[in-house]
Amino acid sequence: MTLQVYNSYSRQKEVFEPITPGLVGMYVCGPTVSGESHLGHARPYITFDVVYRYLQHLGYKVRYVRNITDAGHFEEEGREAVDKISTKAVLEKLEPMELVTKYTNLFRWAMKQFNNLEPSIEPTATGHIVEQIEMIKTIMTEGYAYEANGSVYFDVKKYAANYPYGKLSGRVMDDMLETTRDLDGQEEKRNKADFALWKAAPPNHIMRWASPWGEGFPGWHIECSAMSSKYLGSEFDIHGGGMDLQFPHHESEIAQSTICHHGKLMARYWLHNNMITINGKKMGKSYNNVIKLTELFSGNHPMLEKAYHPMTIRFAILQTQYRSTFDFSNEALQAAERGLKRLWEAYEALGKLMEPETAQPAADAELDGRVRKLMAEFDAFMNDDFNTAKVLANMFELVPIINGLKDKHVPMSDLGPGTLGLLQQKMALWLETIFGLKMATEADNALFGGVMELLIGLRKEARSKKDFATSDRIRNGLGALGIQLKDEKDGGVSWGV
RNA sequence: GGUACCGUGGCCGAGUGAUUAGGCAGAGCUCUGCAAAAGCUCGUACAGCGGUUUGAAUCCGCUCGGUACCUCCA
Repeated sequence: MTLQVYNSYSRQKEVFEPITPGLVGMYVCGPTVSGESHLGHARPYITFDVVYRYLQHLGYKVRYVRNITDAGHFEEEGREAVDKISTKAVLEKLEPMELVTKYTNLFRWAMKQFNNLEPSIEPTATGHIVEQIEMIKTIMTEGYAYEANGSVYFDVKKYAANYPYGKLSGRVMDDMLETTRDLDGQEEKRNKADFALWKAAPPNHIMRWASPWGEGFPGWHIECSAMSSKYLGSEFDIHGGGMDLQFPHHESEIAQSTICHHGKLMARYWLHNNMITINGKKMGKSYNNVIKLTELFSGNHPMLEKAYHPMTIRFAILQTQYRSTFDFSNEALQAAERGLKRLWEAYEALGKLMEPETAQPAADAELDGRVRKLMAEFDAFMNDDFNTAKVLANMFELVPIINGLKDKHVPMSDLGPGTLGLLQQKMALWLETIFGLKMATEADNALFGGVMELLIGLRKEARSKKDFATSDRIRNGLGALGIQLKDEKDGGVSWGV
């Protein structure tokens, strides 16, 4: 059973084989920190966090590089070249670096809320200007870039004559060149399809660095080529990012890196997550339909009926295969919230179950077999291009069995020796280690737990005296505080927030 | 306009030739002082029209509808 991934480059599922056995290099395009992260950003970083975790689970030593884009891009190519970050900085009267730091910190905070592991390296574009300039120089030396008025452009037409430009994004070069004719304001470029490697900075531009071509700033795509090869080598295993980055960003990265590394394809496997949509439309600044992560967590947005816990979002994203769109709605998130609660409560109950002392063959061999099969399929589903949705579906099939064991509808003896232990181990592994789900509970707090024990004891006493007025007062009072008491079948009481 | 992709029960979503996906919501029942939770049972869906096939949500064609990329974008 081997891992298969859908490679956007070949448009098919392929067996995953790292270039160096045992080691995996993975580069994922990070955020542009010129503004606050929104729900759309949650998808790639949760998706690739699970990929990262799963690869490690498979025993690979993974170097996970995710950049922070903190140097400006062009607002709208074809019009005036505007550095996105410097424009915003003027509006907010902030230093560019101050702005970038603010949003970088906010981004990292959000990643922590989602319980995403930190990447091995999180390089910034501004920290790698030297490497980018070096790379541009190499491309010029190789004859695939030209200078015009202090800017440097990549010669796409020349590149396309020798290499398959457009293969990743399924673009036909001739079509792209044809649109050249009726385009204006692009005098500097030889062809419309050319893209900037270096942009001369206009006088009022705040972010600027000295270069062989004068003061300016790097083009959008060069940072990822420079940083990925610096930390992962000229050929590495996985390159990930959102589907919207396929063109032009990833296509251009490939072109730059191919020239610098003499024809080597920079990454073997190109993984692209699909978009999060809202009312069927991609969430994005240009659509004016973004929900920022801070708004999502606080519920402070006209479109939101309530606040959503980061784990609810993580769970909802994992319930969808990463290559499908996920259509956001309050209903969808609330469904995820309840589903996660049920799953997690079963998981916690599972941890408290004990296997019988004496090992006996399964009294219900069919059930025992089903439990084992459902668990075994976790790996198979995940190996099929990270189908987290199917793994979760299987977990939900285990929930009634676990709850049955807890309530003693299902006698423990129905399961064969070792099955319960395996189930406990597998659920912990998958839910927490691989899927990265984590539920902070007040039960972890010893002091609070003690207080709860006391209240539950008092209520129990009242109930035994049929003093339901008091028992209901305790339960309702706690309920008003958001703590729910549940009377269990065996006379015990459980509670949750 | 070009290039891809998608259209699954009230909602979200798996699924690429024959299986009940799964979740949420809804209905009934059981347990229970009541409640909540839990358990059991219930929906036979796959845009439309043709075709291929013993058999199609799944393959092919057409129609309709939608989305994404072609410009910054996760």
